[in-house]
Amino acid sequence: MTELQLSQRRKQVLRIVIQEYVENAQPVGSQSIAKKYDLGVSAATIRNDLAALEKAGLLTHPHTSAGRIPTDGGYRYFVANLMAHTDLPSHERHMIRHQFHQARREIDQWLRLSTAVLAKASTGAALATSPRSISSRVKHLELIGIQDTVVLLVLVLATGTLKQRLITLEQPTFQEELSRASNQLNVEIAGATAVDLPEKLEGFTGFTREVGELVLNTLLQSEEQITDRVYRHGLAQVLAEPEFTDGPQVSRIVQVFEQRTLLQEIYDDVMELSDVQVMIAGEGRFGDMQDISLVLSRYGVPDRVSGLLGVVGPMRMPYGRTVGAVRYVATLLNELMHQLYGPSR
Amino acid sequence: MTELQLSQRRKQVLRIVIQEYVENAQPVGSQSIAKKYDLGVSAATIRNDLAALEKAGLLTHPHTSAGRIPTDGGYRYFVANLMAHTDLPSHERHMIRHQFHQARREIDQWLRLSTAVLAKASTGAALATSPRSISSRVKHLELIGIQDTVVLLVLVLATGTLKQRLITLEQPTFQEELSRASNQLNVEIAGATAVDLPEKLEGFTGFTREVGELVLNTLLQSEEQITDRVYRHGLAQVLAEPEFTDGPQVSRIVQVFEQRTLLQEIYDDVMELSDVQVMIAGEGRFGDMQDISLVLSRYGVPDRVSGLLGVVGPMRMPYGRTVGAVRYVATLLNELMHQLYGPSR
DNA sequence: GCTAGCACTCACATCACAAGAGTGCTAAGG
DNA sequence: CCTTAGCACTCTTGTGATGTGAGTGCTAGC
Repeated sequence: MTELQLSQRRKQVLRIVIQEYVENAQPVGSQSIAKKYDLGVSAATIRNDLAALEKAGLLTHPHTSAGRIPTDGGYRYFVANLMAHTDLPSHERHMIRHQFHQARREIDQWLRLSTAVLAKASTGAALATSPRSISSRVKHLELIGIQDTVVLLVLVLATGTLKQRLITLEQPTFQEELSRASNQLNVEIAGATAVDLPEKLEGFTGFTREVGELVLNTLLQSEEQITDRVYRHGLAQVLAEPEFTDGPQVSRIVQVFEQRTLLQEIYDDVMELSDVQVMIAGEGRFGDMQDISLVLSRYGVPDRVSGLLGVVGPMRMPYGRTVGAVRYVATLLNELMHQLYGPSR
Repeated sequence: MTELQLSQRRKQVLRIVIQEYVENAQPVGSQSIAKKYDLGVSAATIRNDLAALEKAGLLTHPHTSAGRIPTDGGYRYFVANLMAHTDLPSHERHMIRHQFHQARREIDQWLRLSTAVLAKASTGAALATSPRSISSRVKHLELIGIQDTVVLLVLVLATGTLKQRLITLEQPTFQEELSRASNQLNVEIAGATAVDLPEKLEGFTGFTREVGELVLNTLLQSEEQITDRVYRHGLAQVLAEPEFTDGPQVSRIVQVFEQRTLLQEIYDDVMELSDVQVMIAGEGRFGDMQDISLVLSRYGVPDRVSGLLGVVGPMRMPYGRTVGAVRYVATLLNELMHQLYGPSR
């Protein structure tokens, strides 16, 4: 990313073009800028500026006689250097906070609410992943007979997350036996992580051992993948935006919104940085994301649990507001989960 | 619904119009029918038949000089009287069955797979709800301290379903105390349903009582609502259909697909009948479902658990095939869940 | 009840034409 | 070197006229 030197006025012009275009979805021309904004110069001068900004790769025009629209590079420059970091207005913040405190105190509810709130506060579609535990500790396990040969393994992690697995047995087993096995295991493996566990399992054999292995397996898996859910909200809204009138565009954004794999790929990137991240048109690193932007943030409690939260929308997006909204909701979730899980170790 | 008397040939003509229109999404005219299908009569005769079918409300034409397209009534007549009940081809059935047996033996996986399979086998978008227990019996409960004043209530129902609730206490409580409370409750309320439970709770006071109430509350709620998840798959595919090129159409179908409330409303209808149900353009009873059809089925184990499964797509849909697919997947799920939960009581 | 013939109706594509917005360039002035 | 005014040029967009073709509805005859 080369450092671009732009005069104060040209920055201003770029800001105006983006602002107007985001608002009206129409190419913006030199005259309308000159008329609406008092920059102290004439339309001709602005025309020169526009030409310069185009040469710098920040703007284009769809055809010769149309106004300018921002390129992906233009948006990136804007987000990096020009964007006003607008927080959500305080009454909105209060309303959101209120909604969260009204919800049942459960992560599922919070995330559902988060996506609803984000979709409402932005022009995009919101999505969130259920949190992934980082080096999960086993808190408790329980074996419950469901049918003659079917047993449910319930695993409670230190974070309060539940994991369940079904086990099919060779032969019917009494609940007493199951309880005995789970008690044995509980004593031994409470507090264990995926690292400690293999060692602790060494004493066990037979069925008990098998269950232990399954626990290990489950732990490992819960650290590796976005195992659980992806919450989504507000697709209809984003599809109403004018850029999504033709077929290919629609299928692109629906795919970005629906596919888990993409989130899986992006996950690590977002986890690295603590602040909200803006990803414009895939940043050249991700698939076919022409004209689509993501505004994403990590949430959770450091070193314990973390998930992904954000908005997907058209490139023509009110970034200031959207970033503010994502940041606010993420902060709120952090707070709530902090209360639940306590401070990081 | 008045019983319509149609001559054999007119039924045939209606069938052809629907078949052709479903395939090509183009109005179909008398000549093309006469040329392509050998009905032993001329185009003029077919023209008369078309006019009669239109008078009967089964067909329309978009403008004077266009061919005919089916009305919602036409599709209904077709589905009720004319449709060939085509099962899925056997190699597809085998492939699907194979996929199910490869999946982990968990309801979550099954439903995810079901929607994927259905979306692939139909031209619509698939959706499924996680199963709802019918008069759930409590199998086991567990109280687990997460933080000083935060306790997780884990409730295992007889069907193997897990329910979780967070409880916030006034003051820190030791795990021993929690265990004592849960043991007491377990002895008393194991096997209870929402009906029995209030009576059994009478002996308890204080914290234990509170937990008991929460259990009751959770039970009731799990019987009333589609509490948990809605699985969805294949929206992109259905949006690629030619009827969804303009804005309002898109937002309609996306809303039908996304909104939980609609499923909630339809749920009871579908539960009543055991076979696959086809709902064309909302059947006049549901909201704004112009040009949208649903093909839905119940799945589960009678009297124990049941959920909803189906496809949402354009009215112009290959009903025979879609019904076959939904029926097959539902049957498969029934089988699997039967294995898991055993025969109905 | 079926068929042939024929006039009629629209949607749709094509073309021409005008209007308008916006640019790019040049030349002159601070 | 930056700014400005002027002007020709380009290209989209909208409108109206026109022709074509698919498909219908109707009538008369078999």
